[in-house]
Amino acid sequence: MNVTGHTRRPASIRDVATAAGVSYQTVSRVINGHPSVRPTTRERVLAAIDELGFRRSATALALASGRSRAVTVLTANTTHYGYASILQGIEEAARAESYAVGIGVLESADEAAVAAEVRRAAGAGGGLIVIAYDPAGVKALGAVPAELPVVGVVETPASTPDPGRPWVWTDDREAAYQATRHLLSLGHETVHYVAIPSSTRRTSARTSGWRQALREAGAPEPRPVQGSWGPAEGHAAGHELARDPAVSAILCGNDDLALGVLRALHEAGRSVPGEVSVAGFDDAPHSAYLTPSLTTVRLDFTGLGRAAFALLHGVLEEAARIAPHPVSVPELVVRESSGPPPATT
Amino acid sequence: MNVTGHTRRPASIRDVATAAGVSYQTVSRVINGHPSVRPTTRERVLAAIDELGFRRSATALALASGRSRAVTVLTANTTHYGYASILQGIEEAARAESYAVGIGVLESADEAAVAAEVRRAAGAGGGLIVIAYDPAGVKALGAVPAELPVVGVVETPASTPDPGRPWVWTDDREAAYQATRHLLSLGHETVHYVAIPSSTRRTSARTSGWRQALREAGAPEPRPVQGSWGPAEGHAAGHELARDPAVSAILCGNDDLALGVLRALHEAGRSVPGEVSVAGFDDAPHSAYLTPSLTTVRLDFTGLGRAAFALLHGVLEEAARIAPHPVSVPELVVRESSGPPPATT
DNA sequence: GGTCCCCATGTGACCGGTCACAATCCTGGC
DNA sequence: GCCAGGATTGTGACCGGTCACATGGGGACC
Repeated sequence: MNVTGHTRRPASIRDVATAAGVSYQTVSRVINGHPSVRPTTRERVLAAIDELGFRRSATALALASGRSRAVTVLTANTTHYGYASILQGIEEAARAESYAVGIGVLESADEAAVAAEVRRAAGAGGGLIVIAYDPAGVKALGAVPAELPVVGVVETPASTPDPGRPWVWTDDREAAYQATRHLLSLGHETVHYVAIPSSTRRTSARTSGWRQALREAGAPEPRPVQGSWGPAEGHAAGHELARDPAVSAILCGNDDLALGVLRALHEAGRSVPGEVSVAGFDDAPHSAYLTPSLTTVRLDFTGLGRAAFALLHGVLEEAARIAPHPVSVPELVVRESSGPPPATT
Repeated sequence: MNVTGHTRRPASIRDVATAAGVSYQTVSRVINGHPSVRPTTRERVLAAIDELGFRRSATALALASGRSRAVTVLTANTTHYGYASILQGIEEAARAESYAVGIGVLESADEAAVAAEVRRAAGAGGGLIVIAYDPAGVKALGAVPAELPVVGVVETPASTPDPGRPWVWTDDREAAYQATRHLLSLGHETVHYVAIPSSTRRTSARTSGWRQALREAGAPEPRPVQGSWGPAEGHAAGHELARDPAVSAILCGNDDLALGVLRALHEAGRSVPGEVSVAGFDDAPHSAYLTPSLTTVRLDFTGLGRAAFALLHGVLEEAARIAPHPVSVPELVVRESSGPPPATT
């Protein structure tokens, strides 16, 4: 058949129509599964579609119908475990509904840069999902024009949830609370905390869960050490904490920080969990294989991504509207890095 | 000013035209920076654009002009470090050229599922980048219709490179060669290898680089242990190797496998690097903080992603055409996990 | 046999841009 | 004062679909 070398224009519904001897509208009906098309006609059209290798242009569809069946995910990072997993969850859910998924990386938290990126994403049409775990993400979420359908993946829900722009989140407070109680229950006098940066000026959910557990137990409240996201910062924080012989339990804002802390303790010659217990957050894939393996709190990021998409889907299509949102339940995973404090002589 | 509650249709160039008292074509000229527009006119149009909050619809642009300025990345995974970094590199380069980036995950390597995913991606318009490090990716690359612009990120270039569908790759053979030579130079009799799955039936580049180094050194060639991608498989492979007292050096197909191997050796009571040396591949962010920190070969995945985009850009726009492709140079990073073999008594 | 309706199909306009070409304006040269 | 010709601007068609409505062809029913 058509094996001309040069790239030819892909077949349109009018080409198919001509080939099948019907009008373009009939072809449109066939692709959309409209009931009132005579079976013989449908057959002919399908044959023509097959022969010409016709594929409906998503672009034209979006333009003509308004519904674009696309989501753009705005995120500051694609390589960190948590972010990547959320993205994976979104993609999974989107694919099931045959939505296209776009990504935009917020490389800087600079006001203008963020605004530009939001504009780009908005131009793509369709809905938006903003991962607002960090300053760049939070700014982006704030910069989304009011008329755009958007769902935020946030650290903590603000006091006033807007029905038109829903949010999803995990119960970080509860997670930190559980982890801290676990460490306290092992007999530690108190638990130190290496924090991830808070996305907002307010105290992060993780910090407040940690603090609540300490208060309930009447334990002293040491000042949280401000970390960042990666192992390097955890390493620095760990060195600082290793100098204080009173420190016997450390909770870290994520598993990467915990990794750095473990390394620093090792370098300082303090054994884990013999002298110091360490717990992380997220249950990244490698955490189970560290030596010592890491006690951590597992969060369902993939599920979070799926939920975010489901909500957005509800905003975009009335029919798919769902309840404001199910919070996933964090799960404490106890491994080797936590144990009773050293016996005081 | 328009603060009517209901979502109103975004402004089109004709709305802007009316507001500015010019024709829609003039507006089009202004957005595209066409030279022959009188400054005063341009001014008026720009004012109208600003006032109406006009944003040019990417959809309409793509439909009317044919050029879609979009890339879709097909990949089997978004969470693994290598994949995620490539994606990040692609996004970075694409953003610089103001291209939109879409992703499609190949969840199964099943022929039909892969074909469906390719079709979806093709429907999005624009170019394709396929990460073909695994069976699903390889199948996807093969399933891309001939008329679609596509760039493959592959493990090893095949014998016959097609000028119309370029590839990028890292020099995995060289990387494995370097790592193996490093271990041999420390005095190990030979080096065992825990392999990542090969994307094709042929021997992988990493395997052949490893083998070449052994041959050149006249070292015995043990059978590679077939691993997979994650730490769990590395763990299993590590247990197996730990049973053989002759094993004193292990090269792993990636850092995740190496992590599992380290853990298995620890469990078996064999010290690293005292009794056994271990080296990985990729230099994942956590590898430097493991205990012992991991000797590995750093590969520039982000750069690979950028190169992939650059090539695709060249295919899509004549003007941006570039040379077939620069291979990034792998870099050996020696850390604690490798050292001389134990002294034989 | 005529009317009413539903089924199957076709026609024209439109979505928001671009492209090719026509029309108008302005300026310089003679 | 008139005409050529570049600078500006406008008009109509088109990209590949959808939507709203019009049209023709059978039964079913009276």
